[in-house]
Amino acid sequence: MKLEKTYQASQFEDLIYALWEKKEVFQAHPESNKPKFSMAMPPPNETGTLGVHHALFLTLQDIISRHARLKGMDVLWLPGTDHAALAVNSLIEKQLSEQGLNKHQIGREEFLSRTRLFVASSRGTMLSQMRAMGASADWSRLRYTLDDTLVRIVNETFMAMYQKGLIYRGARIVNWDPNLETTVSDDEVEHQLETTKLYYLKFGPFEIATTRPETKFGDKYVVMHPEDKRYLKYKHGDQFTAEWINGQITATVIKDNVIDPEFGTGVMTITPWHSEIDFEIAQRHNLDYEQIIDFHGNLLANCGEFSGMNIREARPKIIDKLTTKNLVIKIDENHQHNLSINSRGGGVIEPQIKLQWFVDVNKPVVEWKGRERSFKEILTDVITEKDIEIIPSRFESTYFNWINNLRDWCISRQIWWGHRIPVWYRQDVDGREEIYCGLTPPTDESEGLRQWQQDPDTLDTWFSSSLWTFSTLINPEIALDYSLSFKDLMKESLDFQKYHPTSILETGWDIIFFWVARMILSTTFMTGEVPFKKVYLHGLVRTSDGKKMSKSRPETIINPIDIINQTGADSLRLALITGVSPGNDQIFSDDKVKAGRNFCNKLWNIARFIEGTLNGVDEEKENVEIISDADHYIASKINHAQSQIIELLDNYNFSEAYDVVYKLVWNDYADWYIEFLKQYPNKSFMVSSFKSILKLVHPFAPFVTEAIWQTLELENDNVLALQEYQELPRSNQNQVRAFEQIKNIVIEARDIVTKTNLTNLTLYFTVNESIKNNSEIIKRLVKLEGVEEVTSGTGFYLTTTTYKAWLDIDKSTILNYLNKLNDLISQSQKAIDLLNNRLNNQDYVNKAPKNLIDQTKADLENNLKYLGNLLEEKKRFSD
RNA sequence: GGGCGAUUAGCUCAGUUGGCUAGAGUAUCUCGUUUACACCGAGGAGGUCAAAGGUUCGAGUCCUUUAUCGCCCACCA
Repeated sequence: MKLEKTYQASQFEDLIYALWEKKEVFQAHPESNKPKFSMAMPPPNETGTLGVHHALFLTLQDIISRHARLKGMDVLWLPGTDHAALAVNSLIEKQLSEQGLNKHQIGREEFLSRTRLFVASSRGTMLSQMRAMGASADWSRLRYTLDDTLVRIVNETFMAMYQKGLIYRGARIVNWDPNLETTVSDDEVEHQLETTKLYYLKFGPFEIATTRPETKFGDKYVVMHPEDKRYLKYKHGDQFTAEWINGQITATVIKDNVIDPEFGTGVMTITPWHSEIDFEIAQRHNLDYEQIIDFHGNLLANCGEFSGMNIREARPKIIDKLTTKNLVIKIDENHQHNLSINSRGGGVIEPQIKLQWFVDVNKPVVEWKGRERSFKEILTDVITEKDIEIIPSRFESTYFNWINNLRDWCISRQIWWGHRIPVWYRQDVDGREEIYCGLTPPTDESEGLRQWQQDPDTLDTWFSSSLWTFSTLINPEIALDYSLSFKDLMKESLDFQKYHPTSILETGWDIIFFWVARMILSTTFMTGEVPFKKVYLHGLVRTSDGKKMSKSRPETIINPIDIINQTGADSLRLALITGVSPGNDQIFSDDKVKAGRNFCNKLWNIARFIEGTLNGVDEEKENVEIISDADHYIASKINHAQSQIIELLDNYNFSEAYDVVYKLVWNDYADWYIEFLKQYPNKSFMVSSFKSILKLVHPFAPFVTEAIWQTLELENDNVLALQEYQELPRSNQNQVRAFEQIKNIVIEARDIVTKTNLTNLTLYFTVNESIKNNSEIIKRLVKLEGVEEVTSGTGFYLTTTTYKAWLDIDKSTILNYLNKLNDLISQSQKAIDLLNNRLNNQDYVNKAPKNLIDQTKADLENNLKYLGNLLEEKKRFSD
């Protein structure tokens, strides 16, 4: 097939991807004896479509995977999607409310079936988008967090932790989202700075400051610092009466160290049911708790005339009443305050005391490397003992800081979408609660009316995600056989045996706590292994003016599919890895996409040239013959670049690796080797060197490279995606150096031609095989009249080559060039001075490494020789 | 309050154990329609590497301090 003048990505990408799938090139082969490489794809939320940040991680992981395949490894990149309990649940609730409905009206079953319908269609879209980006994942192993197998593993994990006492049920203060009517974990709470009013109120003999007067109904304690001099006359436990919102109350004085005497009046009242800090104070002093606000955000009956009112409308009315009772002292209108909100599309958090399920992070009962440890200890130890490496390493301190502040993980949610908690309750004959925790519902129903009822709650999404690396490797064929224990399942699953622990986890730093840490927690507990040996963290993708992309501001959202449709997936991928570095945010711009597209087109046109030169001669493709100086030169460049690229990619330096690829293709291959081939084609080496080039570019731009590979039929039936890196034949260093001399001659001669505006020049050289062999290419590249061998030359003596060559420029014109010559001389003189100073410095000679000194000497020698040439020229033309 | 990051050419960024006469892409300027490519080719200009001090034969790179911007964690009622 004839290649068109410019590369049209849209004509090829779908076909190429279909070809890869047909040839099953992405499939892992656990039975193979190649070295293994495994990686789990972070499962995207099934909330609709993919964005640029998905494109980024798909690109990075795809490069990692394709690179590993090119190295001859058996690669498993396991894809999947996440049911995203909270995110999807809130989306569906929003849809319902737009139809004037709510979940209670349609009931649990109907709600779940609507949700299933929605996620199924999301999944379809998302999977096709992943393919469009070129993701070389093993689709035959696609997993979903609500698959039967994964549900079983979730239950296995819950049960095992429950039996060890690591999961417990307790009434604790939790983050309650009154909009979604569920608890959320500490990590899901975001703080937003807002300006609010700070009310100073009279409370008995005290003055207190509060931002939330609506919680103050139940306040019957005042707390102050034990050493606050202003209040020394009040003793801990003293009681007093005060006129308050709904009449007179009796209150008690409490002294506690957490109070900051500097803030407000140094006195506060507490509401233990609705504040984390207050709850802790109440626990310390064994105080009473009273609920003021219900789970919808309305005031309860104990608020008298305000009961039933929403807290937002109640606040000003309460202040009005306090004002008329003369209890408001002053109001600070500009108080800076942190508002807690649910980051997963919910409302303002209202702390509540609630009976919930928790994972205990401090109980030292988890067996790890032969010692019983707590989850907190294991989380720390796997990093300090180097079982897991975090890239970049600076995130280790962020991670440790999080562990230090870690509290028990609340895992129960009051939403419907998700993994149901595998716990059943019933009343025993004495009316006490019996609890059953198991993989399947209890079968013992003999007690008549006392039926088992399953816990209505579901689990935090991250509980199931935390099992992702190993739950996805359990063989689904045997997973529902309950005669097998979980240990049996691990043993009988070939994939688990071969691919776990996974080689690396590539993900964003923003989910290091949600996901990375919790994977370590669950996986070490269930399998006795770490989930992965390395973690590579990427940053956020920002808009060209540095803004965060967010769904609430649609103008900041870039749809990767638009870019793919316009310029192709390869250009998108190249744009995303330009300037990417671990842990740092990056800016995405059209310019980068354009640069990527141009690169693809450059490669495409190299292919067109090769196609034209081959002219359908097939037998030329097979023999690798390395002949000319240029062949040796490019072979040495390619081999060198290849070893650099392998090393850079092994260390996840994507941007730098691409930089090496870019220069190799554009500067070495296209600018020099192709130009040379126009004059002296060596079809066999042209093809084999180009094949090497395509392999090196393939991980970055898989579509265009495969499209070229296929259309040129470079390996008949084999796809590029299944090739392996290969060294080209070793090049002869003398020939490499000879070509470099030719390059120098061309570069210098071009420069002179440009500067002097002369045409039709001739290059003279004294007897020299290399120049003779390459005379046509020199003539062509410099656009000379001729290249002639002479016994002694005249004109301008070229200074950058060790060969003897002259350009036939007459004296009067060369004077125009003299300024340039002077520049070169002073530049060269500077370099020589610098090198000389270095070598004259005894400390340098004594302390610097030997090879560096040798290098310096060699540089000096070259510079001196070069300067000599320059000076000789100058002298000749100045006479 | 605790911690982390950034600061290098107009813009976007590389620069991994100190060896740099500091590099790319893009933008800009000059020249060029050479049968792969104008999504191109050749050439040029553009930087006291945020500031100050220190360590060293040698600092963009290591240490200290400061400034500006950004982020994370904790949190004051």
